[in-house]
Amino acid sequence: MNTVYQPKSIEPKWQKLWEEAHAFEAKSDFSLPKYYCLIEFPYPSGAGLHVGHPRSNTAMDIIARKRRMEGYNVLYPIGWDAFGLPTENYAIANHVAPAKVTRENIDHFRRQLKLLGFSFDYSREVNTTDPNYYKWTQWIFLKLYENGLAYKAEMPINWCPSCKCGLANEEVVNGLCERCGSEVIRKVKNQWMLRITAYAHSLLNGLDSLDFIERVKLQQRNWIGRSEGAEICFDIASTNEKMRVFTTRADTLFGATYMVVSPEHPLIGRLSDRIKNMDELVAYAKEASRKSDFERTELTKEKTGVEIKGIRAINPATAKEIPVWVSDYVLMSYGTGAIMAVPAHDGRDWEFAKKYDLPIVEVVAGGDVQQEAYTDVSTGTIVNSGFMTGMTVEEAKQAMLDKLVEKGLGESKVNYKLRDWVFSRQRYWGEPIPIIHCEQCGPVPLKQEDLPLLLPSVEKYEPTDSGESPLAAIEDWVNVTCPACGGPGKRETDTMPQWAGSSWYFLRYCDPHNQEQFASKEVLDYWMPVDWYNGGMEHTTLHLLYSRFWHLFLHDLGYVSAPEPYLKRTSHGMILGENGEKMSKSRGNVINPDDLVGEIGADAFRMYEMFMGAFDQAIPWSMNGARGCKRFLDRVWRLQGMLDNKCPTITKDMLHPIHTAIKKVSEDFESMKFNTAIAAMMTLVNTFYDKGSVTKGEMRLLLLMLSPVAPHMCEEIWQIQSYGEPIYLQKWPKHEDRYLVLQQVEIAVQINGKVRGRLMVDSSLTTDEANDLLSQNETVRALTEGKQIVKVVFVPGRLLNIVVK
RNA sequence: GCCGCAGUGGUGGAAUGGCAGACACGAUGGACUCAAAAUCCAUUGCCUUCAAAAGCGUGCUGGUUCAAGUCCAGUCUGCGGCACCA
Repeated sequence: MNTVYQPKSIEPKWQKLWEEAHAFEAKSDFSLPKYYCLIEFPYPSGAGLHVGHPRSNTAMDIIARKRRMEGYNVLYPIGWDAFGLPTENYAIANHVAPAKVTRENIDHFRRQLKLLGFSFDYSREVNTTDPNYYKWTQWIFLKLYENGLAYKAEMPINWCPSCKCGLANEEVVNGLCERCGSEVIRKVKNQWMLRITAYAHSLLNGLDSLDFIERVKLQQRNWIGRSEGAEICFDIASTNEKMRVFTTRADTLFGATYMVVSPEHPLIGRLSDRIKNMDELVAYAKEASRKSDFERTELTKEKTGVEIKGIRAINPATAKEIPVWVSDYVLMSYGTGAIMAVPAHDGRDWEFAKKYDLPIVEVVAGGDVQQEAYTDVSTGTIVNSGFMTGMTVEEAKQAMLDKLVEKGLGESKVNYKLRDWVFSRQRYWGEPIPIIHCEQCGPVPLKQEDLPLLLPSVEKYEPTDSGESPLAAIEDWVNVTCPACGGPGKRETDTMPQWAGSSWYFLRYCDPHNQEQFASKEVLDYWMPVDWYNGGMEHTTLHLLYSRFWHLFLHDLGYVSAPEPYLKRTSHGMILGENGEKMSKSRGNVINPDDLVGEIGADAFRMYEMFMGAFDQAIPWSMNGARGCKRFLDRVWRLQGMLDNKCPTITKDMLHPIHTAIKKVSEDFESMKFNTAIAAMMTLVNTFYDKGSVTKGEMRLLLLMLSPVAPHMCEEIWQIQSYGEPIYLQKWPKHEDRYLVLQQVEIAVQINGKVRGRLMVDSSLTTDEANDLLSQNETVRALTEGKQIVKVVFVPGRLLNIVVK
């Protein structure tokens, strides 16, 4: 008889047995009910597994293991998001091939994950850097291209001078490069773009029907930034030119006392003959374009601008001529690149008008517009506005819009903040973009049979100062014949961003070895959509949004049946160091998973990660807390010493504690309240210890409940005590309602809401019977002695509150 | 500036409007031991008190209610997201 719990020998044993039995491989029997659990596939960095990875992995492992026990055919896959800059930078620094580094890192990661006993289906591993995989990433890109959703454009992009690489908007954090922290500058480059804006509407509306945690929905909604308003046409006086503006406040049109256009606005060029201060405007535009986004945001306090001399616009409501200004606070990339300025009711316009002494005309009463802009839309009344005077803001918005439509001067309009996705990277370690540039034909896509376009081996991976990818230096790779006309062509040398491979990996898991298609429709129809996806909040406006976009697109082409890829999305909190700071090598507060498995074992490690606190919150690590979980598993193990191995039933007085625990654990696992689920099991074990014995039937239920959290130890005890077939083949226990209610319960007796006594009563006690206690029960009578009873409140099973004077 | 989330013991955290502090960590005392580790038992929100018993207590100020950590109004602090988006 094993008297000491030894995870070191138990854990490898079961990991081997599970692997040999193919225990966790998803079955290809499509008649079974399916469940698809997904975690974000890791980036196999050289640093190895972080304690943050197991948080998400264990949570979904618990769900996956529970689902299997509930009879589902479960897909819980794993793979490697292996393209990316850190690997490339490591390769450059150490003069090794990125492919080799990647291979080693993956092997290291896989070994570390296997130590933790996750029930991944390793037979379906995908690797984004495998040509058999990125062939299909390139194929999807070509589909986007064929459908006009991938295009090349000359435009200012976010450029990281340190990474020597363009970045997507989503990769710029506070004006700094998300990867290296360098200040991002604006650089005009010819870039591949994906038209994600074409899906702004679907990406927004799709959210409504999805079971995503609210903060994910909210963050995506804010990022997409839908805004409803009107586009209004202003005439330019004494010309045939018109200028359109977008506004959400059509009700304030009478108060528009000037206009502002962005420095890049095309009107300036078109009217250059009439403009008297062209030199000044050109100089201003040049200055503005030099500013990085960081500088532009830093300078928010003080607005700058130049009046366009020689042209005036006409306010369509007042028919008055108003000046037109240029300022870089108006962005060319949003709306029409021009605004009507209503200084009385917009903070920015107000600030600008004060600085340049422009007229401020109040059109919504309620504030003092000489002191500050009055922007409240809920209480003000329209004034100084002709036919709209006296209306509320909402009424006036509609009235003005109707008037504009009638006169052909405007229309209702929806704008989104979402921008198209910069898809080019001037780096080596990414998927080559399968396009050939031909002087005759322009960009020509590769034919499907020519995919994958392999990433060639190069001598040097260093990015170039010219802003071209290292691929540009390989002449015999770059110079090819045009597939369309046979003339000379050059390959595209930019590569795709890391987000490309991760935008569809969950589809490949369904059919990972398919050589003919990215995945067959039949298989996709069975497995998709993903039933439950857990991942980090940091991906909300990156991977999560991008992959929804690709999936919506593939749905439109008919390759996948459902529009949305993920039915449910949850998110885990970060694990911080013991000092409450973010874990990092430089802070010296990193916990190494391998060391931890060596000290307390994988089961205790898994359990602690689930027990340490609320799953969705950031929590500091506590080594003592982790040891506490090991101590609990020791206690469970030692229950074998008091086990009545002959008794298959449950002792009468244990029915209530056990069924309560089953209910609590089952429900809490589903709502990811793992900490309270584990607490319930600890309470149950404490009850066994208090009683001094446990029957085989009682132990059986405990092991079944605990097995998703601590699978190795539970399987071991299960085997030692001869329960039969392994736990992973067993059924998940169900509670029975009739055991949840106790015969007798202790209730609190309150006087004016303060607890003054306790009483054991029948749990079926009615309100009438409770009222009888007032005269019949000694305790209650003593408490109310000499007092006038005003009111009695009885809450069954809880308390009796007597209100007295 | 706007949007969201969170403030509960020494610590991590529990509490369908119904006995605040479950469960764990840590601490203190004790048992076992030559000793230590492990284990077991007891105590552990604050305060007054020999004790019995009472009072106070979920960031702060009010309100609703028989009853508020929970609901409402205001306010402070911390965290996260967005940010010249018209």
